[in-house]
Amino acid sequence: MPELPEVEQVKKTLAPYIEGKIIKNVEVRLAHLIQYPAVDLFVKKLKGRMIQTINRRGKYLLLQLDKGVLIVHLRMTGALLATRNSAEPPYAKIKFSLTDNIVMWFTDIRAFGTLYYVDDDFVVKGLAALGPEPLTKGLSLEYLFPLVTKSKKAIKTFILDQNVIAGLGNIYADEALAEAGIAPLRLACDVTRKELAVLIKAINKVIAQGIKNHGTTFRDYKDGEGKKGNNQNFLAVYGRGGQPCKKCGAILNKIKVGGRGTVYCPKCQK
DNA sequence: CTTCGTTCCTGGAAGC
DNA sequence: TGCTTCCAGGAACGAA
Repeated sequence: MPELPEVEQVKKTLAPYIEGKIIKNVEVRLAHLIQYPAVDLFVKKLKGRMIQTINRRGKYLLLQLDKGVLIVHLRMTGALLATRNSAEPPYAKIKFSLTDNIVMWFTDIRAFGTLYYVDDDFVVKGLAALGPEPLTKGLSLEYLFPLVTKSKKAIKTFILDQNVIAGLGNIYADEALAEAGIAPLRLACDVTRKELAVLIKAINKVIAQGIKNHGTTFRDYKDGEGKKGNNQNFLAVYGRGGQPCKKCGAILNKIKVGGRGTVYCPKCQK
């Protein structure tokens, strides 16, 4: 599942293929992926636009055009990749034909992905409401502690809220809590200021490591060139339920938190 | 207001 | 072996 580090890697790998290119044609094969505007307008308005830059905010990809912006969310199994030949990748749902014989494909197995083209006052609510990014000054103890004290959610559910912190998903949330030694079911309001400081450091650490390792390919994630990440080889808890903790050897527990599969060490995480 | 459950979707694994 | 059921989960949405 693409989270912040995966989307960042897509951005980096895609940029050299698409920046400066003009969108010659758009072929939408699954209409419901297009959230705004109507599909025919989406296609019509994108034709002839130049892609100036590609950026990331939370888990959103923002392709800044000479007019308007193409916004892409990969959700669970979406991928945006560029090819120089005509070979079509599996599960291709949208084909963007660019100048210089570049094709940018949006592929998606489960078709949860969402795309928008905005050149007016339309607001993508999820994007507009995003909290601060990990690895920035915005994610500070001064910002987060007042929110934590007011929340009765499980701490894991709390840090998964994109309005609180942008970019964490199920993998990095579990990894951050393991790194911080905090049990996922602890209520957010019961986390002390000192523990929260440790958690913020842990979030920054696991996100930075994910970026360094080009993302986590646990199942379907691939970058802008169709390549897998390496971070799955460095995970402490995610996907390791029933296996021994790498720190203490205790068997890692697997539970559900807010409907999400959650793995933690019952000994290291309190 | 907050929090929780449901929904969307497909492929692979697990279960009988 | 072969069929059925379950599970993976980001985020919008409606209900409590």
